[in-house]
Amino acid sequence: MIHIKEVAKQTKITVRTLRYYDQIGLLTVSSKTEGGHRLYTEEDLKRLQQIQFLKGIGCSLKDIKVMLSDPKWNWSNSLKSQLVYIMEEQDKLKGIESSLRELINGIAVEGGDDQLAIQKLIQLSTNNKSGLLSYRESIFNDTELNLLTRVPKMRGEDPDSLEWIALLGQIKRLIKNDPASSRVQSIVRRMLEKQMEDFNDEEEFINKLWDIRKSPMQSEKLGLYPIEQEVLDFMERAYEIHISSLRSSTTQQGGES
Amino acid sequence: MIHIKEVAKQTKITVRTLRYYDQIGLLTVSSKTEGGHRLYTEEDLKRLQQIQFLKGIGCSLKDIKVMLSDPKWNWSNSLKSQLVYIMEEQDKLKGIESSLRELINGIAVEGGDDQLAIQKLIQLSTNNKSGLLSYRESIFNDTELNLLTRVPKMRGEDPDSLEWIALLGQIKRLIKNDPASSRVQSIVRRMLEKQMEDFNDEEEFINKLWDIRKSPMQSEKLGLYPIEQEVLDFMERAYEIHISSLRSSTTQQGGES
DNA sequence: ACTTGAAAGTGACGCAACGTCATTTTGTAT
DNA sequence: ATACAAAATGACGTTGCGTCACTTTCAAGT
Repeated sequence: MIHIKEVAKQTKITVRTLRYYDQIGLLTVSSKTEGGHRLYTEEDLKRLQQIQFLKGIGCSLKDIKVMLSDPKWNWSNSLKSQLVYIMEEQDKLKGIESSLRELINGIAVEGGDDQLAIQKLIQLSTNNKSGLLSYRESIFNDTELNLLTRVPKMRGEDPDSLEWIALLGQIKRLIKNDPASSRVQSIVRRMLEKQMEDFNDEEEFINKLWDIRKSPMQSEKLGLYPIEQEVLDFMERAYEIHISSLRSSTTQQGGES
Repeated sequence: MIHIKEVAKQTKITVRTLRYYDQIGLLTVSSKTEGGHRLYTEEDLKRLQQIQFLKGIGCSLKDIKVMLSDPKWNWSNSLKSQLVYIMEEQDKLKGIESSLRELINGIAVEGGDDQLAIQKLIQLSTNNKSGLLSYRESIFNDTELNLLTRVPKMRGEDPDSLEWIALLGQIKRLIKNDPASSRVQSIVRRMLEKQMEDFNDEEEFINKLWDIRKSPMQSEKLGLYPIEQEVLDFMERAYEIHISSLRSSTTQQGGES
């Protein structure tokens, strides 16, 4: 049970803000003195921390209120859309930044004739506007469509998708190396392991998918994350090396794992 | 001399906004009909374009008013300070972005237990503000501090961090299984492989880090993502099983990788 | 018990840049 | 002259508080 000023001191939130949160029902203070002075409990402080955190990642007070009041809130989704929003804002700012640099440089180039530089830039920016189009189609049977849902997605949040993305990222970084190197080979092995875990005996489907992958155009139509031809070729070479090394060790020892 | 609706059509500025600009004196319309309807000239349209452009690079209407009213305005200086402001905004957004990624990845690792992930992150972020750096420096020497930057981060978006997150998430999902099972063991092996790749021969550092990890309190002080004792114990058991199986196969064949 | 000064309370206005009614006038075609 | 579109004006809502202005309550000293 602490007074509002203490809370303000501890949380670095102003008294006005605390009263405002109370007013809009974001943090309804749990008890008051008979005179009406607000008294905050430890619970209230925890909620305040959550509010501060969520505000810090750019959530509006209204959203925070909804989030905290619903115990079954889908955090993952809202955080992702929040991330998308933040990324868009960054893109906007990047655009503004380049406009500004252009303008500043322009003024320098024009030797101080600010008006001229500005006129030029305004002309440029007003002409720049043009549009983009997109479209797609699909071709698969029902069984395969079902299997397709288990294919890792670039937008996935599950550990499996994440690991695929991570492995792919590493492959791309190692593309200048020898596909037979131990680092590359260990990644390929891990990929095959995961493939076995996720798709077990669906070899036919796997092969079909790989064929599609190898055609960038088809991959794009299917909404698969585009992988450069170079990377695909590299992966296939590494894969073949892995297979042949497996075969040679198998013929020598007849082992299995 | 065109009517307000025509102007709105041509400039894509709403009628309301045009009237508002007139009201605040940003664009005082040059002539009106006797009935009071606004009539815009070519001059007015040019000024409108300038206003739109300056608004586009993030200037406030108040600032624009000042800029356009002063024919000797120092554009270069104000644009530079505007650029500084824009860069600061971008930094803010980058900070928010990494917090969001941390939270999203955290939720993925916790396997959907949103509350737990959020609690952990809030704890981290509120503790972070204090003497994190000094604590780090008190524990590690310069070489180790350098190595520390290569430790995967929960907020990372690089493939390495993502794979660690993915592996950790999988471990958590498999915690009810036998630590000797092939799925668990293959993850442990992959973790060790990555450890070798990222830290090569820094065994001492690795051991030090693992000791810290095993102490939740120390981990928290260092800003490491909190992992439950249960999970840590499970990983250690799996790790020991892996080591002993390695030893037994080594003594039989005398191999190395 | 009484006084007093600090702290807490409750409105209410202001900010930026308009959107969105609601109501009244003006312009123009028939 | 009438009707209807378009324009004008006014006022409130939005976000997250800061900043008065004025009143009431708390806790301590006498």
